[in-house]
Amino acid sequence: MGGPQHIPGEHRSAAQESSPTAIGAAVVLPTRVRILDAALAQVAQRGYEGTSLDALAAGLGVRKQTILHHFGSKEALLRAVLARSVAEVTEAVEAGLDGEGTAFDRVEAVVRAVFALAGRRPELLGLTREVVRLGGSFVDELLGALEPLTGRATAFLREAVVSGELRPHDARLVLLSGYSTVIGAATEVEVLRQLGVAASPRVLVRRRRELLAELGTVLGGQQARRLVTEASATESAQARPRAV
Amino acid sequence: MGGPQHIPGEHRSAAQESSPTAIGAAVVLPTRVRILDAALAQVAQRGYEGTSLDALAAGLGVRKQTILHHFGSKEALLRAVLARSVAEVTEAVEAGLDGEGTAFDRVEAVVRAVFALAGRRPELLGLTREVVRLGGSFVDELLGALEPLTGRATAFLREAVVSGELRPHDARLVLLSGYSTVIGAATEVEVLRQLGVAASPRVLVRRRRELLAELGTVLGGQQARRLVTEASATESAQARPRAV
DNA sequence: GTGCTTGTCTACCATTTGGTAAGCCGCATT
DNA sequence: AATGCGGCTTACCAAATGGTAGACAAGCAC
Repeated sequence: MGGPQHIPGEHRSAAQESSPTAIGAAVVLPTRVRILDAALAQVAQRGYEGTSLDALAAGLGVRKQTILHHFGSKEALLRAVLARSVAEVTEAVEAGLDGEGTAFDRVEAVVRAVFALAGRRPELLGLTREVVRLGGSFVDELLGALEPLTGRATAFLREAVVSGELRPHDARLVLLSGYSTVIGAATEVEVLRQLGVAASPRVLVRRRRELLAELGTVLGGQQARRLVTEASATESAQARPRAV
Repeated sequence: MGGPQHIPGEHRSAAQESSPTAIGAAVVLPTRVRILDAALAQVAQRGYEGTSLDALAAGLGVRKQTILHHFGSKEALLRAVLARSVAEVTEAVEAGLDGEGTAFDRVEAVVRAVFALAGRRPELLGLTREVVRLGGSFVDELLGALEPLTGRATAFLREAVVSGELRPHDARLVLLSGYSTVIGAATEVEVLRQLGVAASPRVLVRRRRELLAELGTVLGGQQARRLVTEASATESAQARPRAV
């Protein structure tokens, strides 16, 4: 959209000026990271095909070739974004798995961590949705990158079943159920936003409660089930008065 | 990808041959309808930007300009697809609303109709998701086209509340909750398919049951609540043995 | 200094995209 | 037979897209 006129020599000035990142003193993110951030946001919101390298570059106050220099190709850029995002999710989930308490406490911690992440960084959900839609090797890559995490999670669940802390179950379906609940909640929030209804956290809280209840009935041992029942009873006593 | 060589005179032959629709005797859908079908499928699966008119036309054994002849522009094509899809959904939902029985019976009939439609024509869900993602005037158009339906539904709910058949509630949130559940279930099915797990109807059934249970607690009068409780008790007695 | 690496730039390019203009063909109506 | 017309076509086009090639500047090692 800018100008085809090229003034050789103004390399710095205009480019730097248009990127509001370089204010203050400390926070001057390297270009590479800024590209990843912008690409994540754009792909999550406008889709892969809907994201052009030119537009991306323009938004960053940089030329398209800078992006290609760092990542080689558009597809490679998406894969890099994906890898970084998976790392972020992994970190959040592992923090939950490493926690204290009963097995179900840790399941709950993971759920809470994931929902918190979803609320904090909705782009990650948009990216996931887009990757699933794109299908093909992207999904393979996503699953592959996620494997350490899913592996650890299923191992954790298996051990908890062996030790009698959790009921027998199909770990794969449990993970999938959690995933789809989160995605569903994110969709709901997005739709609400499109409709102008800004309120978002309440929806997430409700869906999280539902998921925990479901996990409670599927996984719960005695103490876990008791906890869930209590929580839902308390919440319903507080929140029911205002319908839905 | 074909050939820039243009043999004037072979209008029919090659074109007709590549479209497998014109077999038998009866089912020769008009081009306009075939375009709408193909566009719906493509947009739902590949997204709006990911769907090119050339590719669409090639898949139909037709030239791109035929599409533009019928619909004027790519955007207009999407709007036409949207309008037709909304009509389809409207038909299904109204059949439920027109049914017999208590208010909650009809709510349940609508839910079943929508889930049945979602299972039968998943493209409609993909289209919805895509339209929401595109945002802007498309969402307005969607809501506008859907308005008669939502209007009728909210009126129905309001009357049922007045007559004491249903509990007071926020109709908008109820509709939205149903929508997001359906979309979530569809996402789940899509992911399962990507993972190679073909089984789909069970997931839909489970989500439908959950939604009905939720609606039961939010909307249910006495008899409605009793019905839901019975159903869930029966289902859990039957289906619980196999976990999740 | 020279040379190498890294980051960014300008300048092109081939292809694809949505869209316009204008024509052909068959068919029904007059 | 002439006419109009809806459906579909060929022939282009301007813009945008992802990508290549090559240059220039800054920093660092020697």
